[in-house]
Amino acid sequence: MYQPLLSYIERHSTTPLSGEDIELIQSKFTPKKIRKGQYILQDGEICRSTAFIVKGAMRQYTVDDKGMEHIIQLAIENWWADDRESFLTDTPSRYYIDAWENTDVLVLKKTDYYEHLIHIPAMMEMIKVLDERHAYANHKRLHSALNDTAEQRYFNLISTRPEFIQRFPQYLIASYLGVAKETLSRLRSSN
Amino acid sequence: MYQPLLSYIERHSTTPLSGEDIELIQSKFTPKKIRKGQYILQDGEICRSTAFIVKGAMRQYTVDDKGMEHIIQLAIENWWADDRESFLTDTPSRYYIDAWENTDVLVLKKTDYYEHLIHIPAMMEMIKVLDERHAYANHKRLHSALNDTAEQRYFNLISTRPEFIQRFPQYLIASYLGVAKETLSRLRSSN
DNA sequence: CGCGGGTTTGATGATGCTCAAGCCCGGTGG
DNA sequence: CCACCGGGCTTGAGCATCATCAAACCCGCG
Repeated sequence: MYQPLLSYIERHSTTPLSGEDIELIQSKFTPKKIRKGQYILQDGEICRSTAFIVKGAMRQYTVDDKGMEHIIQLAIENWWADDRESFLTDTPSRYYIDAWENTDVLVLKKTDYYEHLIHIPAMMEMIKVLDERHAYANHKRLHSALNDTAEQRYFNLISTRPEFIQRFPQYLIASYLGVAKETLSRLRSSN
Repeated sequence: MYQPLLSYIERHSTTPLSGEDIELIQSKFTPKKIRKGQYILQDGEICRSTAFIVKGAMRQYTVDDKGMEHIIQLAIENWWADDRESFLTDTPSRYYIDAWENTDVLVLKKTDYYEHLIHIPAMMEMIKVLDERHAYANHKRLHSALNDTAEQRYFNLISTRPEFIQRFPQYLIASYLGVAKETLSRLRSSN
């Protein structure tokens, strides 16, 4: 159960985990099963924990004033599910996060994070690396959203995240890309 | 000269700067004047330093295959100018960064950063806070780019970054928003 | 067999881009 | 002091892209 998380941490840091580190991690991350459709965060709530996905798939989205869902993020094995802004600033989230498949996660409460895990060097290093990557990955996605056509963005996604295409239905991919599902359908058939 | 930087650091961290910290910072950040139009980074170069803007305005952009410039970031006083991805990964940048006005910056070389400043707690804390903010600010901008109309994005910018509107000509703002300059012009006149 | 979620297809219209021309205004030189 | 120039902003017409609405289709499943 914990193996994916532990190796994930070590893969993203230079310092290895000590035996105590591992014990601490195992005591603070609690396993949880999320059934398909079940929420771990809803609009208006403050995000007080983060979840590492061991197996399964989740999605994060907003609902606009017209009741339309907009996918912000799709996440599968070895990803984190949370609303970073809400988590860090203790402000209510405007997002929903729910399970798209039955999902196994390891949940870490914010309080445990700050009181205990912050003392594990590999953990801190990993988080820093992730924040950095996250920042410039987003930057690229942003730049692509502003300047590329729907078609370019789709092919971009195919080459960078082929797993997503396998894993999620087309209309979620469309929403993730910010295009109408019909548009994505036409894109695909015309090429 | 150093005051804006020092108070910037303290504003973004909980630990104060010691006297030695301040001396170290002053010895590693070197002041530099950048004339309007002068580059601090060009496409193909590896970004080996970061610059804190004390006074002035800069812009970061790409040039696409058709020779069109796309503004990806505008920066004024109390901002950092660099290509984070290139800086962190030692890979060639695809961006240009140049001065839009005559600009005073404090330049920090990557090597100095890693060898010395990494030992200043307030500095590390500041960087972490910035990365976090940066990440979710980009996330918002991304979401807005995907789901909002050009008009909404423009009004968004007016309310979050009114300084930009004052400081940069309209056609740069348009590019930053990812719309044609004509479109932005029409938007403004129709409201 | 029929139902339902997901995808496709078609028609129509809005949004925003491109190209082209004109305008405004501050700066420069005659 | 005025004419001209140039950078930036505006205006217009036509067109491409993409959203929207509506209907049909596909296919696995009860």
